[in-house]
Amino acid sequence: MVQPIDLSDAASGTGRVRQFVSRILPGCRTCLASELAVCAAAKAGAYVQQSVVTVSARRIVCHEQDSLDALPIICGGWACCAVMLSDGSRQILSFLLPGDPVSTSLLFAAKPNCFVETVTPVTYRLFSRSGMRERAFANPETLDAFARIRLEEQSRSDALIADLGRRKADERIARLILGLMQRLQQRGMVAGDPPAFAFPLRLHHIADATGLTPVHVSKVLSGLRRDGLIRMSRRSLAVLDTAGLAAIAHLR
Amino acid sequence: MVQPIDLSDAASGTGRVRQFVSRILPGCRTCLASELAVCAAAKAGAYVQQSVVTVSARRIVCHEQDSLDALPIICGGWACCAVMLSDGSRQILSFLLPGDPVSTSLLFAAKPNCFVETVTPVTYRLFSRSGMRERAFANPETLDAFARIRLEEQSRSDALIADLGRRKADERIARLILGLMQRLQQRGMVAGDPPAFAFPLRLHHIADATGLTPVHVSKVLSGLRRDGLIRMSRRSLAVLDTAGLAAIAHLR
DNA sequence: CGGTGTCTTGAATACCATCAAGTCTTGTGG
DNA sequence: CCACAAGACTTGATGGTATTCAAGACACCG
Repeated sequence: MVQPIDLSDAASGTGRVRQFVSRILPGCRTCLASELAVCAAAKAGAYVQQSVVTVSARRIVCHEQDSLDALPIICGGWACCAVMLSDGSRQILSFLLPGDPVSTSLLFAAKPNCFVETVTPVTYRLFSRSGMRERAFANPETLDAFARIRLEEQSRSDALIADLGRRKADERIARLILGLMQRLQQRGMVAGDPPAFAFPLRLHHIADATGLTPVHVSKVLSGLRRDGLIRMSRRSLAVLDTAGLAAIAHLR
Repeated sequence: MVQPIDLSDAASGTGRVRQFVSRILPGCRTCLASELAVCAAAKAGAYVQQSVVTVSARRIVCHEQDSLDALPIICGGWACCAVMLSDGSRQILSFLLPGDPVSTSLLFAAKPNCFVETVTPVTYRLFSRSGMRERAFANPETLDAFARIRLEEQSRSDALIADLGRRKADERIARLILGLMQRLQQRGMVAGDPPAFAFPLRLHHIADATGLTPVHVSKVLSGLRRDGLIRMSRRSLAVLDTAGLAAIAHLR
């Protein structure tokens, strides 16, 4: 496996920093910063944004034990949040799509408690935690928005626990695909009939997210293709039979 | 398996309700309500407490889709928070010990998002969510306490995801035992050398928490006993070799 | 003292990991 | 643009871990 390159050292400088990029992107639809009008890409607002950063694929954005006073929110590209085990194996806790905050822990604390690695090239904005915090006290709606984000995150964690504890490989993979498709649909990033979308995940990403090995993921995906449920080509995925995939995902 | 009895229907009335029980218990040591002085068991405070409830073992305290105005906090006894799958299998998300809030989701929202079932007879207190919420706005320290609880919960969820996704049966079980022992130690509920504590869990609880079957849990526990790492008798557990158990839990 | 629920143990089986070899894709430098 | 190398993917063979099934021992309770 390729070792990811660590960008979190201040000196590395391979992350390009640009100020005041302000195009509206698909991720803005579901973005907390957009909802709270604290982003420079939004029309108005007392910006608590600090900067915009772009990094390439397979780079580490932050470590578990880093101390950050800013909350990064993904504007474009895919990333993942993971923990490493002592034997070197990895468990992906969640995939981060455009509009997602990198670890909502960072709304309240300095430590992300997981490390974040890009899957594709990623652009993200940094928002000052103290600025966000002041807004939360000034405005109960902001605090409610934080609570909502927090509940969604917990809810996804709980679902993942149930998947890993009690479901078989094909169910886990079908649920992962459907979950990602749903989140991409909310962002308007799914098009066509049958629905298709960019799918940059490698087998090892799917494996580390579902608690399987890349080899076994390959076999399961081959089965789904053979049964005409999905089609994968050139880093994009089409769900040919949504109901069939949902049947594998849900029922037992 | 025994079907648990559902107490969440308002009419059932098998839960005994007593007002103003105010003895200091082991769970008070780590209890949020005690820290915030909102509990009648604490010396002073503007109580936001509503009532005290006692229920027997294997009873459902609340459902996933219940709408609750109050946050229950366990005063005595063990409970667990779980989700059910469509095939009837169950995944336990966490064990609740004295001092633990039943689903911290209820600090901000009305839905617990998991169902809560008692393991032993349990006494809990109900605290009004609106009262807690007012305190959080009045007092930044209260909000920080909420954030801390929330981070701990997320941290435990993440650890469980890593356990279920990437660890083997003996590791999961050793980690469960050590995790429970640590939490009980914080509450002063572990005594003796070698350390021993009340351990009311049945095999099916351990199985549903670790994503295994009761049969296999039995085999793993037999191994731990045979190797002199633990001793179990009459619903109590002694850890005879903490270092050895930690070695199984951590390393690979 | 049956009855129910719990625990233990063994045998057979299912699922997934590991290992290995080969093919395909992607990126890079000449 | 091509050649090469490294990474990614596929497929089959084999083995280990956990499940399922089953039978019997044990504890607890009315």
